[in-house]
Amino acid sequence: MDPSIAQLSLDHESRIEHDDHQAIRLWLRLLTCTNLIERHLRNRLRSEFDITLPRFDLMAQLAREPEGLTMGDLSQRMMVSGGNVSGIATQLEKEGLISREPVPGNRRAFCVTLTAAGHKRFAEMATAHEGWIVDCLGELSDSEYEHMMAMLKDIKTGVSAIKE
Amino acid sequence: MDPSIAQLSLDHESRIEHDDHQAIRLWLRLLTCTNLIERHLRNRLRSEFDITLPRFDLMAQLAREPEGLTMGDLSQRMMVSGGNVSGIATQLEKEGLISREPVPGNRRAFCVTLTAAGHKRFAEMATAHEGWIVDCLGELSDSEYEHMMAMLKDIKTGVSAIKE
DNA sequence: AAGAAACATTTTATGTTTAAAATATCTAAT
DNA sequence: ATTAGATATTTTAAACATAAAATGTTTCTT
Repeated sequence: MDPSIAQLSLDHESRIEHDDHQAIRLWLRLLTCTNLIERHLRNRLRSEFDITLPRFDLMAQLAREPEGLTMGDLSQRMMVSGGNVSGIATQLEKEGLISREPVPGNRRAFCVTLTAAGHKRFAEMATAHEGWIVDCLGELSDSEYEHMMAMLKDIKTGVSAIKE
Repeated sequence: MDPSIAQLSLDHESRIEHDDHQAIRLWLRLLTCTNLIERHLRNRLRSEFDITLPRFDLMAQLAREPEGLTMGDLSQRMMVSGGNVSGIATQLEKEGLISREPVPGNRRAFCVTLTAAGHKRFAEMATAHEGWIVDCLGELSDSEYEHMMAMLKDIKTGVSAIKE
């Protein structure tokens, strides 16, 4: 409203008040950082390869499993719902980047694999993708990297324990 | 596919291969942690207060601005598109938690404020919300907290600089 | 005063995401 | 053999998210 209340940092951290708990500040900064990087990757995937992040993520899971994965496997590994995977896979199949074939012994399941075109396409994207991440995070020293990995691991196991 | 390939950690980090760059590992762990916490908060807001995270975020922005904010202000502070804010505000208005009133001197803008019901409701939610975050991140020591904040700040400014 | 440009918001089209219902298949116990 | 229950996937409905077009308002330039 009042233009004199100019904010230097207009993001989630603008939610912070003076007396907020340490943990809140850390959470909002963590969220801001992750969102910034995720948005950056999303934009570059879109502008340079005309693909969305969820589609790239699905292909990344398949790229390391030449045998293929079922829809359920993909759902677990991507940590998203089955219905979600279903929609994303439909798109990728339409574009000829993945194929869904019935599993011989189990007519409920599908085996999802990258097509030849999918492998080729993913290889190009993965190289660029890795570069973008190094651009974002490569400035940290080895010791900072180790420390950060350790703290995040603790947080990860802690939070997983909460979620009963 | 092969059930003998049991994964202990089925999440974004399952994408990691042996020779991946440090930065990729850090990014995937950062993403996993943030997603875990965000999902936790989202679930609890849903189950205990029947509200979504975006709606809570919008109310949080208004809670600290008694004068109110315009739609554009909200869009900037929440770092989401204007069309998005428009939809969320419509829902909150329907529930009587916020009000959108014309600004006297400027017929283009709306001044969005929490209603009395909105203030009351938000106060209850904010207390619980803070507790959940402390549950997730409160285990870190003061020095770990400081270190993490400093590293994230560097990352944040670095990434912001990249985005042309 | 007229027209151009910038601004604030909403609408539209497309895509992601979840939970829950629906469909189909498989397994195991009776 | 039947049937109950578990499993794998898709469909549906509702919410969220973006970009781009549309609408209306304000401001600037001439």
